[in-house]
Amino acid sequence: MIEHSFIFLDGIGEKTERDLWKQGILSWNDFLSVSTISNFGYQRKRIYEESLQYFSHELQRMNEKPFAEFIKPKDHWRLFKRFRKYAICLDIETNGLPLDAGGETTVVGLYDGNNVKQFVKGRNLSEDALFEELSQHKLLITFFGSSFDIPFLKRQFRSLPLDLPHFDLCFSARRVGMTGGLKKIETDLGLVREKNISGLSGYDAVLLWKEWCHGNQTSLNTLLEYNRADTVNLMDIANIVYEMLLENTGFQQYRENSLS
DNA sequence: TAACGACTTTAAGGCTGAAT
DNA sequence: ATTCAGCCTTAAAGTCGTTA
Repeated sequence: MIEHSFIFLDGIGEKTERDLWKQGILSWNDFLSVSTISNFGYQRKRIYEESLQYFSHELQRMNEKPFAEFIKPKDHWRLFKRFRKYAICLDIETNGLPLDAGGETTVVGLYDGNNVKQFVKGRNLSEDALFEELSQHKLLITFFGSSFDIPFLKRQFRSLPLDLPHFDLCFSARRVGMTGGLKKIETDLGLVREKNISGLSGYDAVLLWKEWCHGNQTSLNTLLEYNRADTVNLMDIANIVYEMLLENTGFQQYRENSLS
């Protein structure tokens, strides 16, 4: 979808983008190959052309940085399809305390669409290990991560490359009419959890960690299973929410018109 | 070049979910 | 029940292009 988007250009909002599609200008290439566009002056079109050439070049290189910098967070979902190969679902568990009161990350779960990797405090969780994993990816997928997971990790591990484009499913889902927390949305979408972890919440994750610290071996296993389910389900939800957001733009109906 | 209309941008306030 | 950050909504202000 990103190469069909104009909404990140200064002075172009939802209406104007839709208007471009309506005129048959469905992609950056279309924009660059016509000489004039109604309602756009010469100067204005030239400025946009320069911008689109730049983004087009960076997209070919799969450089995610300019997109993270110049596209508003609420539009980052448009990068999902192009960057899916490099996407990483992330979910953390903590000991429940605020950072400045001794709060710490206990588990970090990462899922790239094929494999889950989990990092556990006191075992394999370290800034270096996270850095190594994150630096291989170009799009973050979280649920409410922009308010919780990402700021938390950033403050605890200063060097992590977390300034990636970020598809936050909490706000995206809300925009397509799905409200509530992750567990509620999973249920609404018919995604089912294993019996032993169904009904667990983020607070339970805190308690499980405490139990493990006091010597209960199975608590850690349960916590890891819980974290795994949270992390993996993000990808399913991302796929569904992406399609719904795409539908909402109206883009597809203009594409169909131009084909027929 | 002044006024108008359509749209975008900005700023403030409200809302939500995740955490204790 | 309370706290927090960030997104969304709303309304006001600003911009661009058109028209006379």
